[in-house]
Amino acid sequence: MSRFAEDVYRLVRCVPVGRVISYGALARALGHPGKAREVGWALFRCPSDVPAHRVVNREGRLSGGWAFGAPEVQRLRLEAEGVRFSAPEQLDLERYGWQPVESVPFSGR
DNA sequence: CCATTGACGAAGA
DNA sequence: TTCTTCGCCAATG
Repeated sequence: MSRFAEDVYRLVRCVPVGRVISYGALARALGHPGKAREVGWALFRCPSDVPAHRVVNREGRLSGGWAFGAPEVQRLRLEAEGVRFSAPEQLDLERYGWQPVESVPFSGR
């Protein structure tokens, strides 16, 4: 297993319940801007203890779908954690987006 | 080795 | 603002 994939898993495991992070932000945080697609590839074959449902695309939309067994699973898991969708497949990244150390959006609210 | 594909993203039109 | 195209890069056929 590649070092990159291990780093992805390690970081995704740090995402708090009820928060999400994008593929690109994940890649950048790991020092590999441009490897957003590889993040997706790594998550496709990730261990079950990795909260992969908390990873969405840069628009705050769900891309996984079938990787979770069914298209709706990811959304249901997020809603179960308190994430509310502004539209069927659209959530608010400004509100739920999370990043390792730097600017944690909306410390309040 | 070459072409295609994909849980993406940014730049153009 | 929405739709296309292009760049990325590992994996597959």
